[in-house]
Amino acid sequence: MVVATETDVKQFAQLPALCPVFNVRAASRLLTQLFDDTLKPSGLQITQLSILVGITTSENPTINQLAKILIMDRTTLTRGLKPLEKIGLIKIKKGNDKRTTLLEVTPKGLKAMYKALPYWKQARDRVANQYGEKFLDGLNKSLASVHQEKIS
Amino acid sequence: MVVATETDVKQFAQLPALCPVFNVRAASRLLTQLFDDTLKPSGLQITQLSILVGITTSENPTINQLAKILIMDRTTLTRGLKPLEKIGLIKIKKGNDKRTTLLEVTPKGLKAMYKALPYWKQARDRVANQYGEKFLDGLNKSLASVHQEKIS
DNA sequence: ATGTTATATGTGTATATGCACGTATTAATA
DNA sequence: TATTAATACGTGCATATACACATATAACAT
Repeated sequence: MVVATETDVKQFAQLPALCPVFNVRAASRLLTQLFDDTLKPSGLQITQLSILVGITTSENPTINQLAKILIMDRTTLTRGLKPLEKIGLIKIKKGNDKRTTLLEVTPKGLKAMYKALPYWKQARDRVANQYGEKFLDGLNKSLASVHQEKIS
Repeated sequence: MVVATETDVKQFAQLPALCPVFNVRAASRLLTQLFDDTLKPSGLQITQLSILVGITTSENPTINQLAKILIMDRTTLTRGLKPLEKIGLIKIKKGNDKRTTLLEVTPKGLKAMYKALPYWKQARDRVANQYGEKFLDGLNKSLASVHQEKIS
């Protein structure tokens, strides 16, 4: 029946508390849910807003460039673009270098971004009120440093 | 062509740095890749190891109980259990209360956990060396507090 | 005992994630 | 110029994520 001994349990019991992945994934899920919930009236999810912001601030990037900016896998991004194109928030077209794909936010997309902005602020405030501005600031900087330093 | 004005860009350019979700998701992706890569020789992914540890330390929990322990959605967990059952690392069976489903790590599963443990430590050390023990400790505590406090 | 409510779970759907593999186009080189 | 290497990208596959909806079982109230 039960295979794990007391020793086994002790051996493993501390893992979650010490595991950065466990913690970061859990936090990721919770914060994503909070933001998506708050953003709901805007019709955008936080990941979609991120993509739109990424395209806007980098001025018609290629998929590879945007993936680098958003610190995400190229193939994950490719698939995330589809729904945005489908509802007309972005345009996807071939570049002069025919290997490349250029991305562009449509006027409708820009409108959606502006509509989402206050909800984004609201979600952020909700987190700040819950944990304090200082905490939020520290967390942001800690996390940012994770992907700023190159992991060897 | 281009729809976003200078003003638009400025308006949105700071979002990523201020967005806890953007940062936490990026960090989640990077750390998950690092751990999965390091864990590869063990045949387990970090999410699978988490599930096995969760079951072991909570002694034959139901799906709902385990979902709470792992701070994840019940339905996500349900699907994550399938592969583990398939390769014989866990057993899934009905409880006395026939609404419930009880989970149990098999001897093979326990063996897999022990095999994975040194790789997990290695991955954790890799992160600690990169960012420092203090940083890791702070991050862990910060993130843990996110899911310890109930978000209202 | 029966109708109602609460609890535990599964499934459809849509998106997220990334590795492995394959293709097309461009650049570099012999 | 023919060949090779490098670059940019798409797709198959497996797993991750969670909301909405549906079902089964237990607990409770009348």
